[in-house]
This record gives sequence, C-alpha cells and structure tokens, in this order.
Amino acid sequence: MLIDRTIVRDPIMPELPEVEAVCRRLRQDACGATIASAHFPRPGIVAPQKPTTLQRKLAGVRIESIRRRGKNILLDLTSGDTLHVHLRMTGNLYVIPDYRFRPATARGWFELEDGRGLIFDDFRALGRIRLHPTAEIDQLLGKIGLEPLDPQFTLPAFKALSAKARQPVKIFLMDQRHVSGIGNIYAAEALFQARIDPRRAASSLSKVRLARLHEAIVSVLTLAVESAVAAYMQPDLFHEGEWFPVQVYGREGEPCNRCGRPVRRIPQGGRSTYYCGGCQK
DNA sequence: TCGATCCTGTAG
DNA sequence: CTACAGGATCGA
Repeated sequence: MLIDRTIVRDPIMPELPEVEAVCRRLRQDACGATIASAHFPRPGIVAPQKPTTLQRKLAGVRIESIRRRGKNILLDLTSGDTLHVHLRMTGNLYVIPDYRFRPATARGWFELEDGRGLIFDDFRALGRIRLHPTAEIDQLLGKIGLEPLDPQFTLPAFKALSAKARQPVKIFLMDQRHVSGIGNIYAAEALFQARIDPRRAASSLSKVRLARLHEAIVSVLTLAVESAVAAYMQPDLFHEGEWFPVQVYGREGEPCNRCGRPVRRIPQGGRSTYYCGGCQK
C-alpha cells in the first residue's frame, strides 16, 4: 500500500471547535466534489451498516453541502442521503491531493472523480460513518441538545436544562442531550473560568453561578473555534498546537494560574476531571 | 451510576 | 505489566 508521508495530520482531539474547523476546511475542499468510489477497510467503522451497501449508494454521488451538529459532521449528498461522520476520540476527515497516497490509518476513504481523496483517518478506529436519508437525519440526531454557539442557547434556556439535572455539573455539560459539542477539555475549562466546582449538582447552581457558567461556555468555545479554525485552515501542514490557552486540563499538580494552588485530578463518570480546589467553589 | 466495550498507542 | 487517552453506547 502507498503511504503518505508528506501530509501529516495529527489527531485533533475533536470537540465542537475542532469539528467546526474540520467542517470549514471540508466546505472549501470537498463541497461540489463527486465520489467515484468508497472504501471501508475496517468494516467496524460503518457497522451495523454493510460496507457494500454504502459503496453502492455512494458511487457517483456529489457532495452538496456540509453541516455540523454538535460533534457530528453531516455531508448532504445529491442522492438524497446524508453521510454522517463522528470522529469520536482520534478521528479526522480531510481531503488529500491524490487518493493513492493516503495514510495507513485511513479507516474509510473516498476516491473523488478528480483523483483527490476524502480520508477518514482514525488510528484508534473508534469513529463512525453511517449513511441515512437526509430526511431522517434530524430525527436520528433528535436527542442532541442545544448548540452552545447558537442564539437559542440563552441563559433562560440553559437555566431550564440545568434545573432538571441532578448530575454533577461537569457530567451535565458533557451530556450531549442537554448541550451538544462540549467534551472533557472544554467542560473543565469553562468550569474553571466560571469558578465552579465540577462536583456540584447542576440543579443546585445559583442564578449568579449559572450566568457565569453560561457566559464561560460561550466565551471558551468562541475563542477555541477561532483558534482551531485558524490553525486548521493552513493548507499544507497541520500540527496540534497550543491554540487554546489551557488553564486546568491535563495540568494535575501544576499551580493554578489564578490562585497558585495545585490543580487536582478526580475521576468523574469514568473520566478525569481537572479543577482548582482553591478557586472553584 | 458504574463498568465493559469498541481500538491503538504511550507513559510510567 | 497497568493506567490512561479528548467519546458514546449498552447492559447490569
């Protein structure tokens, strides 16, 4: 197999800002492109659908538009179907100049009519690709919550959601049924900015804290989208960088940038939560 | 609400 | 060797 060694794309750790950056790049590179053939060397990526079914339905179809919903990437096709891609932990989706020079970690790939390749790159192979009629997509994603950067994500809407949630607020933020697109990093960062203890029940937060958290979510994600897009739109080379000034995530034991006390790591819902016990109450 | 599961890789 | 990794789903 031919292996690409010139185009290096590190895993992008996809939460909302990174997925948004991928979508913007794809709109530039893949909108209007026609799929000549589809290939799924790892059938688990499309399960429970069959690779042969997708191959049949995708051949000769044009990509009309590209949307994002939470962490989901939606490619609307001229056939009336929508290709639904979820990057999970380590996935990436991008176009390369020649489909033959794809990386060994391409778990799904599409030969485009002009010879380029649309690559679903995911070394851990946890990501998913599905094909559904466009008309059914909204229903399939119906359980997904509000877009945190949409105008509908108002403080009253956020308040109404949190009032019903007995979960710790960190778990609540990562629950895609309430607000969509927030993952482990940005949940921790928003809570730090809002100075809220991640262990507190979402429904127990005061008006003032809720307002602070709402504002923190919007400002953290807005900054992260801008930085992620700027980094990802670079044409040739992309490396994961310090595009977001991380305050607590992954900084266990290091001094808090606000009060100097060591950042803590605790398990929550089977994941790590990072926070400062000194200034997050 | 927990743990297992899907995978591969790295750090300790 | 074990623990952990930014996600999501399933069953107990």
